Amino acid sequence: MSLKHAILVLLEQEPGSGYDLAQRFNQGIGNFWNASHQQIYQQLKKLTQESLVQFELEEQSGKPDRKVYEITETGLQALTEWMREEDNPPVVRDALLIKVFAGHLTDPQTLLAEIQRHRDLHAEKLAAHQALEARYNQQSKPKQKQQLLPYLTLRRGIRYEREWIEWLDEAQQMIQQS
Amino acid sequence: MSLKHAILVLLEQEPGSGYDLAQRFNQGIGNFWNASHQQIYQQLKKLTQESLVQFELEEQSGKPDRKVYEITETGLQALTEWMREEDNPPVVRDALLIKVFAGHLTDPQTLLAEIQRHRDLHAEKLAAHQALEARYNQQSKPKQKQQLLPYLTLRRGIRYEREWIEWLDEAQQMIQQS
DNA sequence: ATAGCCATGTAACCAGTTACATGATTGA
DNA sequence: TCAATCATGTAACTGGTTACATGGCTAT
Repeated sequence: MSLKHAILVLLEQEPGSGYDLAQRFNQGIGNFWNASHQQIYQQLKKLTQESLVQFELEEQSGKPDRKVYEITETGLQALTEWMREEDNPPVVRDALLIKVFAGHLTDPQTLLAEIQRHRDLHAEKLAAHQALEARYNQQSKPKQKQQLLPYLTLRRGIRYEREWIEWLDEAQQMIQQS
Repeated sequence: MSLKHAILVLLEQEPGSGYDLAQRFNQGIGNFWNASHQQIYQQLKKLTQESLVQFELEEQSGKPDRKVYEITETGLQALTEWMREEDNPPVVRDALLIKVFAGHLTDPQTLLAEIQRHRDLHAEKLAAHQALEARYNQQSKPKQKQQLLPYLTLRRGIRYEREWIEWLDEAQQMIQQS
């Protein structure tokens, strides 16, 4: 139920088209929420019907026209109400861990290769996050109020990826020794 | 697509009824995969049609009869093939982080309360994992081959919960100071 | 009495993925 | 010429959740 609210949050921050939102989900925000453009367009349609957002057509020559969405009063209200609701941590469903758990069904090399592959992926994300973090740090030495909260979500992303890498290294070592 | 394989792995380990599987998903395995009983029963039906599992009726008096499932030869083959496939890390979708990101839309107490609530939930899970870990450690001082892989998934669960708690504490502190 | 465990399922719904579709502009 | 970027969407499908249904046994 939260893609809806993720979109409202993004639009509250700054109006934009479906295309723009898709971009933003692929940057810093992708760290805690993700959505494909198909899903975004459908959701924007629904949100418009519910009057939680509205758009203005921005005509362009050559390219298709942009629909620039913004959050409405009603939308903002719905969003602040949602902020008071409780949400439980998402349940984990991770195929890699099934494979590790049942690793006796394959040879160690196959398992180790998949572990290495995941390590690379996590290292890549970590690097991207750290690049963003560097930008935060040079912008404002004493952390400003305004930026604190987004910064915290970035910190979470960094910790998350770092933790994965540490565990993957641990797992790799122990499997090799066995 | 992996609930299927999670179930096959569990049945490869030890045959059992849908009810049994639901239990197991709520214990150690719940750490990396989850499924409700409704989903399990449906999936078992499908797996039976595909001949990846088979069951024997175990009649009981008073209680409904148990269908005790086991993995078939075909099922085992499908499973070992799946072990060689690549799976990317799951995408993250976490409502709490949306709320932190957009925390300016509510008062700090509300945000801090939700953070504390999550901290409690994670601490609870961590304690459960650590209890399991203690059992591993007393069973076998020098880690046995057979148990290594399941143990690694448990380690992952412990690290994951611990990491969450650390971040939640960091977030709490920084929000209070601001 | 009441709650919780044992044991099975169906049906409706919602969220997310994959496949398909269009088409101009810009840079290598 | 080929790939990428800009910009929009529809349709079919799959995976997961919520609601509903049944019913005896056991322990407090």
